[in-house]
Amino acid sequence: MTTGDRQYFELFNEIGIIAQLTRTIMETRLPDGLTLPHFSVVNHLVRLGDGVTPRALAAAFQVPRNTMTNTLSGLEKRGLIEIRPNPEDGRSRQVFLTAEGRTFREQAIDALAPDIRRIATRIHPKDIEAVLPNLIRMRQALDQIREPAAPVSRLNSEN
Amino acid sequence: MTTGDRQYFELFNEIGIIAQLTRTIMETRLPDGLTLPHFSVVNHLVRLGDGVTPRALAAAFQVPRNTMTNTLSGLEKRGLIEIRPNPEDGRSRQVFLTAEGRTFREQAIDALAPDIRRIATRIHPKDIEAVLPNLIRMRQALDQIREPAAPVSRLNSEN
DNA sequence: ATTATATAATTCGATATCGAACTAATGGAG
DNA sequence: CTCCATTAGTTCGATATCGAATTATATAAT
Repeated sequence: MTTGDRQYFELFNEIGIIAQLTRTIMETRLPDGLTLPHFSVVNHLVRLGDGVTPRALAAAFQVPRNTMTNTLSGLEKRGLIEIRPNPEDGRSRQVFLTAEGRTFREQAIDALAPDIRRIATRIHPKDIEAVLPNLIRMRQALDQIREPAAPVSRLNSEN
Repeated sequence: MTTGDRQYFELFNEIGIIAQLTRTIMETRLPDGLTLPHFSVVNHLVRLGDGVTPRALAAAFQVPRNTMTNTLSGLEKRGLIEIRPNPEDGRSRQVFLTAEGRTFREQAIDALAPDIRRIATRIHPKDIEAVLPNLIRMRQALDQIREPAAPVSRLNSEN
């Protein structure tokens, strides 16, 4: 391993730990059996619009399709989304938010507000501005590098 | 949600996706049943020294102790580490690398080198320098924020 | 029209992860 | 010394995740 390579390992190591820490923080605030992927999907649907296919969601979050199947069935079982057949493609389906799904998102965000405020005392918005554009470019670069060549994921996080 | 809060969600969202992408990339290069946590633990032991307790490893990687128990037993079953009783504390144990564990790390790093090189064509080292110190500070801040007050984790990533 | 290939989603089996409860050992208070 | 709270580690049950195979539909080739 060259010294240059080492920096990449360190970067991904830090990012992995931050991801894990924030995941844990968020999941302690979510109701009972709901996980971060559950919230993330609902949040995505609110922000970017519903009616999308499970395939598109799986691509947006970079998970296998069967993983998204599982996440969606959890949301459906709790009445936070509805899944209907896609009138334009018999193989496909469309995911829609329910009213309960929207209020779930509101309440989850409210429940997280104190954590965000606590984090904000230590991580200032200008620090975020300093790294966010760079991270977005990194995410896009990693996305394009994936071997199977399925560059669909820019749907996520509004870019 | 205020506009300020929104930035935090976006930051953690990007970080989560990058973590997932890099995890997937790395796991496709690792042998059979070995995962990123397996590699990370071995890498940690090589870089910072072995003989540490499972507790310290769990703290370093921010996972529950039983998760680390599981990761370590996977490594032990494959002969990459040895776990011996701690002579200084009858409750505790010590984790040591085997020769196989060290060569496993070497080979894994070699197997990842082409990916790193491919990533390096799109993410330049100076981009990493631009974000890494900030990310380290964020990780430390999030670490200190955790409610149960167990500030043990600076063991990881050499700080 | 028929066949072949590709795509969307799901099912299945194996492993990872986590919270909670449990066991064993430590160390301090009296 | 005895008790009791604390700590290290594990076990257990439930859920998440993933790769591989499967089903159903769509699209292309002839």
